[in-house]
Amino acid sequence: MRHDSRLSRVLHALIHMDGHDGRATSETIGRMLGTNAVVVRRTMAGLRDAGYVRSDKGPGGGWTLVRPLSGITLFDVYSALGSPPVFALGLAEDQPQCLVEQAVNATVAGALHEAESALMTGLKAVTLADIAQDFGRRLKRSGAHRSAA
Amino acid sequence: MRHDSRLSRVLHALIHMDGHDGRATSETIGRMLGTNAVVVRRTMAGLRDAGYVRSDKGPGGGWTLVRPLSGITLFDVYSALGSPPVFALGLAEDQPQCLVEQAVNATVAGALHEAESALMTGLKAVTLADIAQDFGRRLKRSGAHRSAA
DNA sequence: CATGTCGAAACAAGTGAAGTTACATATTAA
DNA sequence: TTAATATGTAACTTCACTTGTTTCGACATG
Repeated sequence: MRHDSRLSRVLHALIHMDGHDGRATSETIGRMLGTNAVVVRRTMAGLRDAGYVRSDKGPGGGWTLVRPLSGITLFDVYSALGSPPVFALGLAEDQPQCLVEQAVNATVAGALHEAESALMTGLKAVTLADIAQDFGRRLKRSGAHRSAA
Repeated sequence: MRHDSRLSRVLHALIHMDGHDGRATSETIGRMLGTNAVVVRRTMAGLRDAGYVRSDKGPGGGWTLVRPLSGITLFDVYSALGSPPVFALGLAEDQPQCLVEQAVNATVAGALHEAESALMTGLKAVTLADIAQDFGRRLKRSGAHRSAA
């Protein structure tokens, strides 16, 4: 695999669910995301455990947003996914004996840690409502283009 | 594989090569890093092409530092490796039709891009000489501990 | 020409996300 | 109670990618 796309997939799903009044089944969400219902359940499990969505079994069941989009930040979603590894870059060894490698690790880990902090700060600054608003702008613009054509 | 450790490995190797007067064979470096000579050649190839090290064939050959450690930043090394992907996190699709996904992608990509910039800034601020100096401090401290014991 | 060294191709191994299948469990409604 | 609809979950496969390994060829040294 090239990378972990669960964060962007879940965001995509949650914002669709907000527009989608009522429940959305894993099957429905899977079609939205171009993926499988089982993958959806697997990915959404963390968000259910964290209390952002609810899942109901049986006919008429499916997934429901429990909080408003404005009450969920990207960081919340990232955390609910289990805070998966951010970097594809890493150290060769965690507890090396070699003092040179220790010095290298300290430096590289420091740089990565700062970048990770920057990312987390960025994720905390954005709510799903912000993205939904951006979607609204895009929709408007797309409609304008269409009528202009 | 969990992640790409080439950056830290190469840094480790280069600093060892600085202490190591004269040439170091791929075999020697491989033993230092706890890896294989072929892996070393593969990884060092980019640094040779970028002009940071030289490789010589035949008896007495091997790898030589061409520039002083103070003239090489971590960013230089990262670039010489071909600027490998920084993040394990990514988008589901690059050119989505769905406007919701477009909005999600713009936001996530923006956050990642800012974090990447922060990382690159950090990598540019540190030279290999800085790491070597840190190694010197660690060596001194380790010697002090040993005589105190 | 024998030895040592890099260069490079080819292939296997290990890892982790994603896709898929199969079945258990729970809920709704007739 | 039964049939239909959903989720929950385990197991297996697939895919991409770094790393490890083997095996050559090219070339320099003495």
